[in-house]
Amino acid sequence: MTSSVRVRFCPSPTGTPHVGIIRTALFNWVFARHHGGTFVFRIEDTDASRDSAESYAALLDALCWLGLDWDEGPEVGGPHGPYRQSERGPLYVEALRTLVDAGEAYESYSSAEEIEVRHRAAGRDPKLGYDNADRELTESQRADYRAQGRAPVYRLRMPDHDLTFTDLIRGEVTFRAGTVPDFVLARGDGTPLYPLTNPLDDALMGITHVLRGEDLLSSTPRQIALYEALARVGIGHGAPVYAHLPLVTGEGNRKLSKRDPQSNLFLYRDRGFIPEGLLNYLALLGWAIAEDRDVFSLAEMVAAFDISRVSGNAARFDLKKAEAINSVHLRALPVEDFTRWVEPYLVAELSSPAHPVTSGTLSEAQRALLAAAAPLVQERSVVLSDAARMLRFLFVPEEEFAPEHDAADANLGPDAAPVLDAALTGLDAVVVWSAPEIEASLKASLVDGLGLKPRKAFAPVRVAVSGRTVSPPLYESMELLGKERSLRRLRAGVERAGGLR
RNA sequence: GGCCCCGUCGUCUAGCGGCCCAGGACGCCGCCCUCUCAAGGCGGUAGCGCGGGUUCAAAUCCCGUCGGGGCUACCA
Repeated sequence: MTSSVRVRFCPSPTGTPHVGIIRTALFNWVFARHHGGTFVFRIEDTDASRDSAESYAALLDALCWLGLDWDEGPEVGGPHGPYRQSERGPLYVEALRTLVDAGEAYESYSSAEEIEVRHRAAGRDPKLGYDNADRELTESQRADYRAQGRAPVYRLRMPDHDLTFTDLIRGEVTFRAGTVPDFVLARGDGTPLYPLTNPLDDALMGITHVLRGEDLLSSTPRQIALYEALARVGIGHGAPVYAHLPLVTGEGNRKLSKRDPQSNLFLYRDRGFIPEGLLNYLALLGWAIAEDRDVFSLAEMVAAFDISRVSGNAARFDLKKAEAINSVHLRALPVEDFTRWVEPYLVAELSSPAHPVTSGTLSEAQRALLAAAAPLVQERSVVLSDAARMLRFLFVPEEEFAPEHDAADANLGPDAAPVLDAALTGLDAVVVWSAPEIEASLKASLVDGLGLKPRKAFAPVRVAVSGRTVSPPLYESMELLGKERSLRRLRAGVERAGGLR
């Protein structure tokens, strides 16, 4: 069943997708899905100097990766297209013409300097903004300006009454008459600006609810005035319902900006967050599913979402908590899914140093090994790159294998030589190379034989075999590595430790 | 400066007049488990900015104050 709810996500394609803007996309998408409405995706690329094709592609990539599918928009089309503002120019020109003809908008010739001078002369705060001085310019005055070679801008005539709206999150908000000056809709050459195109497209596209960041709260009275003016000239039906989402902040409680490295969405994908994990965390920035619960699926969020229960408080992006939420989702994955998610990270892990992996995929044998090893690292991973790092020793070509420096320095010193040697002797005799047999052998030779504490006994073996102090369980790791490679690495460890004989 | 929003543990939040000497989660600190790391179990740490009201009763309502934030372009 489809409701009349229509929401939109309308980023401008500048820079890299940002977690704050993605949180906004998520809430719009969830709101639409919860109400059986329509999620419209629109690209606001009216600033040719800042917009880029790469950024546009990144936006599509981001939404696809996250699974936030859109019902109307670029690539999929829809009845209100085109969905890129750069292709909607004629619509803006026509609407502007209509507004001017109706007296809703007017030509303004005042420069910023002239406005400031007038404020000072009148003893007013010079930072007050435009003073609406050109509202009643006569035709001859306008002709004079043009004769001087000056180009006007087009401003909307703001109403002289208070502007009040009921925000779904913040309740009633009122901006007093006279506090919002007439604003610029378009340049003199007709170039439409955001203050015109955004509300106009919302009106044209039948948007019913605008869910956006709190940073846009103060532009709401201007937009409501424009909606009303548009409705008077026969475009749309007035203002939509608004909900201003709390800002996502970073260190110092400042709005997270695109310049902020931790705001980059792809940083989280690269580290190995999975969509449901990241989305779950992003949802927590302002919304709670229940009093004592903060892990949930997207489907559960869709079912439970209630915009009126979103908090108005700015929310700090906390990487630690984001990772914690992601790790729960990672562990909850069916192991086959986990395996599929890890593969590209493993490929990247293997190709990073000297030898790039040309194929970009694993061989069938490697896939089988990964399937066997994945369960060992699934619950040990916070992000997928953790898993890849732990798995590396199983896949790296033998001639490239080398223990990590710090791990080797700390665990493969002279003290380790007798331990590794004893392990080697015992393991060499193991016939059935399985985890239980390996365990029995190691315990017999190191714990019983050398009288070492397990914790101390296995450390050098672990580093020699896996190359790291942190690894999947030792016995299982060695079983998967195989007897030959395990023994070979242990021998290399003995040498590194200074040899015995 | 002006306009507007916000104010519960370090962080994200639950709380929408009595169920709260405030609950959950992350973090942090102990202990248990343990071949490392995780996971898991148990326990602990820490908060209603302040001042007035209203009320039998306020974290919850009102006012003020202080504090934080956003906006204030011919960018979006």
